[in-house]
Amino acid sequence: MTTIKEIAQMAGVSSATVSKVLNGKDKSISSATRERILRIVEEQGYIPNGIAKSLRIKSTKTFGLIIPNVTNPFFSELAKGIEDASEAEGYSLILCNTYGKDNREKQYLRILEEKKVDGAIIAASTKEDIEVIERVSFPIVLLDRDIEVGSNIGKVIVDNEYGGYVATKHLAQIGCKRIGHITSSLKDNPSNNRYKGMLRALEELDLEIDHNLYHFGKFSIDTGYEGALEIASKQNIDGIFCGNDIIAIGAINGLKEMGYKIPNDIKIVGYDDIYISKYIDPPLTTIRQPIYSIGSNAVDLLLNMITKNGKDIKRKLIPQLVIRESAK
Amino acid sequence: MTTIKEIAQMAGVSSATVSKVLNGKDKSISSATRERILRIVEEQGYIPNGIAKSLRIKSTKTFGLIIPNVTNPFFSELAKGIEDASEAEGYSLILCNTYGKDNREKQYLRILEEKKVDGAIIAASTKEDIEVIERVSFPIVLLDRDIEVGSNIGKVIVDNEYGGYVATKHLAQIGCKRIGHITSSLKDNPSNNRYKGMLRALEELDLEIDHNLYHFGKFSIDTGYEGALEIASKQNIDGIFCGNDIIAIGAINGLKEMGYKIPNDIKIVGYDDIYISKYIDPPLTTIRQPIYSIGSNAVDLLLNMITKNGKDIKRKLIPQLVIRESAK
DNA sequence: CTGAAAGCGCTAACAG
DNA sequence: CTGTTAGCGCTTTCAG
Repeated sequence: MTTIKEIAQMAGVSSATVSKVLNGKDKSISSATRERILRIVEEQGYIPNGIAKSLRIKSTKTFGLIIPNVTNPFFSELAKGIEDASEAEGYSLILCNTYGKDNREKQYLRILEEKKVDGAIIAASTKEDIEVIERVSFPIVLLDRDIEVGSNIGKVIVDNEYGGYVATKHLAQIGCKRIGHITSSLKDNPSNNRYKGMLRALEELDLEIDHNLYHFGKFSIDTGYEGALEIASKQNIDGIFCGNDIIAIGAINGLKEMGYKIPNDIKIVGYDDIYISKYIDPPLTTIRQPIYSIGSNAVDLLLNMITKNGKDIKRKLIPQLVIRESAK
Repeated sequence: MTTIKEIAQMAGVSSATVSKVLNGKDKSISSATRERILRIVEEQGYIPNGIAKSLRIKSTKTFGLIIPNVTNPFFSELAKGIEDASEAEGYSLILCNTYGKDNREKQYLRILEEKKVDGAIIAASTKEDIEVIERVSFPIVLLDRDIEVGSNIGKVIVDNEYGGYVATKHLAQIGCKRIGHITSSLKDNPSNNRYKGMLRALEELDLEIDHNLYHFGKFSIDTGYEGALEIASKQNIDGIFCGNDIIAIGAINGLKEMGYKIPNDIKIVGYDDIYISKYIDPPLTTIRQPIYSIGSNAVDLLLNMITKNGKDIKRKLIPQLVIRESAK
């Protein structure tokens, strides 16, 4: 492996000089030597050892990304947004899938500490492992987790309460009277807030709040399917607000199997506006999360926290109703 | 930041001793000192600096994963499989999205060299940038790219020719006479082989090969949609073999819009068997790729190449027909 | 304009 | 059973 020392020898200079040239700190290097060095670097195909550099400068130009599961379209789109934004700033991304298991989150945090990442972005864990997160030695940005935490932790949140409110109000406006709800556990922060938003809308509109119309499971197709069967078989409903699009897809499947027509018999609103939602049958009315923007805001906050040690530590984004066939 | 030296001081030993204990090379350390060290490590919440360690041992316990786009369900499932397998072996994963741009692949390779990853897994780029790949200093496993390369490059391939053959034969067996095909560019290795498999089946069955029935674009929903419109509007077809499930979803959308009934009028076979394929309407008949197995095989090969310097450098997997409503 | 020297935090002989 | 020493490849004063 070629080292900076070898390059220096070939150029007849010291490694300090090569280092300066390579890092653009070469205001005081004669252009003759600069050119000579650059030529040799080129010829030799020299690639600096980033590990040695990191050890010295105490920065790895790497972030960690902790999410439940890349396989979930919402998180894969998020990962993409974050990777893009990071890459644009010269940072790489270490991918960590927790599958919602608390101890995996802890393990990954430990690994990221050893790897000396410059920061991490964490999206969702059911359990509030805040003590662990607060002890970590690098800046962290939390996604969609609107809770009180130490001041060294950034937050990007999308107004889930508002999203739930808008979704429900839309269903009511197009004529629904008995609105069901299928979502993940209420221990899950985003679910909880969307649920609250729904309740607020219901109260405001003077619609009945019937807990038999609500089904709680996971953010999965299966939960959507099972929830739909359960609610629709026992109750008389004309609309369902689903906690995310994946659940909505499962619910639509279940309802179709039972012979219901969407949207004629039952109208469906999802949440997230993932990529496929406009391609399913019928195209899904949903609450669009500004996924890409969540990602870039998260990276931006992280950068702020790293460099400027800023106290601009929280961003709030607004979701948006997208009306398609499933509820119009 | 606590260092190994500080821990050593507190324990009244040398850092060498602490290092041995921490790395399980402590056969010759008295259990008294071992315990004392471990206790102090615990008390101090000491976390070793992995960068310093990596510099010394010349291994980062990190792999790179280069894919076109995590947002594509096939790749997100692949990423998950690879992350799982890597994590199980104590390796982290750096995620790299190329969006199919050749220069991004090159850039990422460069970054991974600087970051001194222990290996990388590369899934697909249209252009064969093999020269670049062959110059890289760490072991690489190529996915789904059955081309001749240097002996320091591993390969995991799924028999795409066979997959295309099986898909086409199935369509013929259930009565299709005029079979269309929508896929990405034939410069794309997997597409090309699936296409060849289709042609082989067609010849074998003595079915007409009409190039007006074939549409080439990208592995995207839009290509599926446009391809379906184009082929079905001008030609009389009764079946379409789609290069992947995403394309199939787009095609089904287009065909429905044109008033065709699936599978009654036109039968559809996809490729990949991504997560949602069984939930779309109608559920998709497709060629299932052993995605998870691709991931674990890739990691396994990489490990082989790293440790055993083995010449077991190629794995071939077989895809499998999954019959659902869209073509049965 | 350039170089010598120190040191980032760790591990691996080797010596005792 | 434990410590000394050297050094991984780089950057950064500081001196010249």
